[in-house]
Amino acid sequence: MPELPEVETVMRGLQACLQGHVIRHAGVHRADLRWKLPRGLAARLTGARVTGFRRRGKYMLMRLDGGTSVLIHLGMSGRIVIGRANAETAPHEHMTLETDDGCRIAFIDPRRFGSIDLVPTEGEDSHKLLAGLGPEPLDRGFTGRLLADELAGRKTSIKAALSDQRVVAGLGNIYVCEALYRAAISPRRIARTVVGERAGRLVEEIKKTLQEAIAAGGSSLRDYVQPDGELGYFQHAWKVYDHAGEPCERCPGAPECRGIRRIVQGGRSTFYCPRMQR
DNA sequence: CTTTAAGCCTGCAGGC
DNA sequence: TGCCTGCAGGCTTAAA
Repeated sequence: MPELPEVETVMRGLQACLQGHVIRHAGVHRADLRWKLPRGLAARLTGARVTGFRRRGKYMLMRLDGGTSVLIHLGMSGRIVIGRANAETAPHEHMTLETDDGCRIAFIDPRRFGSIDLVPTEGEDSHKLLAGLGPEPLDRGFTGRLLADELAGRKTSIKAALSDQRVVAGLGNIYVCEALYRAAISPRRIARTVVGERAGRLVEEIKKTLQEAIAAGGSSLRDYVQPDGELGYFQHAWKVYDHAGEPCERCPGAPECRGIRRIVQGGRSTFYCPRMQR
């Protein structure tokens, strides 16, 4: 559920309390996440100074002095909670860090779809999990033309294509649905037919949706909260996601508009307005 | 090459 | 109250 805006928010929270600080203690309490955590993770973290952060798609990279980066993915239910050093242990706390100034960072992930790995900072992007990722949607270089190139030859739906991290990195179910609604494109449209002005419009709406969501601290749904415990509030700005049966704001007074509909594509829920989205 | 399905995992909501 | 079932979905792997 953490998608690009949630990961960006979490990363900024980590940055605020970790950047420039030394990790005085690191504890790994459970190593069987999505994959087995790397041997020596706690040892590598203990005593290291955090020099910087970067996000790539839904992945966070925390750079340590000495040339190692920690690659973190929150999976479906991963959370970071920041507190003080004497805080109580919460359920599903798989890794904890304590800084030189008494900040305690807990990685919590009930479903354990998340992952943590170590990667040399030089060549971070060659890591197996990052190597195949598509362009960053908020980069200047992510244009309608580039997206249309990515979609060329794809016979699957635009919904499935945008959810594919090799096409564009960082979108998940919620933001794909919202961006397609804003761009008035049907999620059922064949991906390779999204070209020209339509692709340009879609890129514009993807960027705007993500930027607004980041500004709102992400969307809080079930597990997700910001590292300081605050709720994100972009879920109040959703126009279609989880709004099945409600009227479509874009079809005011149109009698043939039956409102927001939920369909299943590739086993996932899609929400859209069949009248307005083409 | 692209596309599809299964499996991983736990918490929660809804039905009875 | 409590049990059962289905759903949530990012990602990889294997198969078509």
